[in-house]
Amino acid sequence: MSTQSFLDELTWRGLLHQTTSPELAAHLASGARSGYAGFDPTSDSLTIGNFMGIKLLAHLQRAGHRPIVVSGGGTGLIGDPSGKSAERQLMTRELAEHNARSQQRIFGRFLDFSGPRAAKIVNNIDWLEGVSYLDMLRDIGKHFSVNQMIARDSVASRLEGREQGISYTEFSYMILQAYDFLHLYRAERCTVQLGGSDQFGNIVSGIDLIRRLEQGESFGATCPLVTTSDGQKIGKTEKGAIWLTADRTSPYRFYQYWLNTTDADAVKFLRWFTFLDADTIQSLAHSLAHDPGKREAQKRLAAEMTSMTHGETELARAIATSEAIFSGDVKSLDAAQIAEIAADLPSSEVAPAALSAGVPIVDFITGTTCAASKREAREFVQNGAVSVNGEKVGLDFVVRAEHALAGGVFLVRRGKKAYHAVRIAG
RNA sequence: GGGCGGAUACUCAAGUGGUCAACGAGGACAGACUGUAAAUCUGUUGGCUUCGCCUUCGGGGGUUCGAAUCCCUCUCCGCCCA
Repeated sequence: MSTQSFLDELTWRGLLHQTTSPELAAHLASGARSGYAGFDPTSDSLTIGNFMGIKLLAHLQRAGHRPIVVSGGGTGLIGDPSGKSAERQLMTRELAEHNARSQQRIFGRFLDFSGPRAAKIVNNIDWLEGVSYLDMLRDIGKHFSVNQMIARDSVASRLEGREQGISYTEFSYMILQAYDFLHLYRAERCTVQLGGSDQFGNIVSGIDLIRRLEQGESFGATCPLVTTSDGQKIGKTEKGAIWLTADRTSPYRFYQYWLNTTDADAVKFLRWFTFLDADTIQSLAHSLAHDPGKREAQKRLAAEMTSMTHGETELARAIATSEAIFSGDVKSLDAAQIAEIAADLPSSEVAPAALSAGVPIVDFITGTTCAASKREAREFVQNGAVSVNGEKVGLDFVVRAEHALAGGVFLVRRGKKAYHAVRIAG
């Protein structure tokens, strides 16, 4: 059990935005509680944007409480209007179901599902689908004031613009989420809900409902919306979001993402995303300030995040690949090492026949992740941005079979960080 | 239903008959400098068989030697009147 309380922990990490009541601290200190956070099944995986919800639960568990993951298999069918500027496309039941189930595989890596504080996963479709419309209107709807509902930011913003109204369906979302809290309060003695700051309103609705129907006390805490130093959402890249599963984002790319954190964000990210203690982070901050070139903070951040998400083995591979590639000395690697590296990189194939005739460098890289078009390929080569197997190449370079590394692989690099593996087909 | 204004490349935004693949800004990408950082400077930013050619300026049609620019029409958006 942690020596530090849940709220203290969040506070020093900069992850506490607001709580619904000052009595939450006393509530948590007076016994083991259950708390939950919800996850929308908008996709079959989760991104590091969703990571904060998981982390809140993990901190709760480490502080001696029981975390409950709520898959929004039911609410996902309706769509949360919070933070959305336009009506959402409804998703099918099958998709919501599939996504919810697929997301659930992720939590095992971050939460402890054994012991007295074992985490639990539930899906709100299980209790929402059985509730009749009439019951919902009579028992739950009666406690909601439309006057208050339309004052809600998420709704008000949609009522202002004529172009982007809000359907009755999405308008009702907050009732369902409040009902979730009520259900969990009754079924699991769950008294705490966690979420992002945009969820504050929904959380308060649930608390009000529990007070009215159960005369019970419940609480909520939210974390701030975390952004990079230049105000960007974390985890968004040109190539898409950074996912928490290897099928969407390779451990190598995941590692690289964190390693490339700018100095200005490194310490902040360590506090926000890792579970490292204050002293450790302090010493990394010191290192960053006095010897930034060593990038200890970024390396530790990348290592912590990768091992937590993908495990030690994958972390070791990601580091090995990164070092092999960025040292530039790829020619000394053996076939097995190259094969491993190639597996971590975006790749394509080249026909042996074309190769024996010789492939001009421009054609060779066009269509790979290194160059979208010939024009671009030419430009990159002309700029001296392209290297094959660690050697810069010019426009007149022609790729032949004998240039291949052990195992029949070419490692193409564009600029500093874009790598692509080309395998000889067959 | 009536009147007016608008729709331009990733985004914002010029351009109102030829010199427009289309000013400018932002973003993005590359080079130099670095630490696989930031800032800065330089370059690129529709495609190609690249000193030339092809396809773009909401959709379609027309006028013209020639249109993003003029006309007709359709779609969508904003404002005003009913």
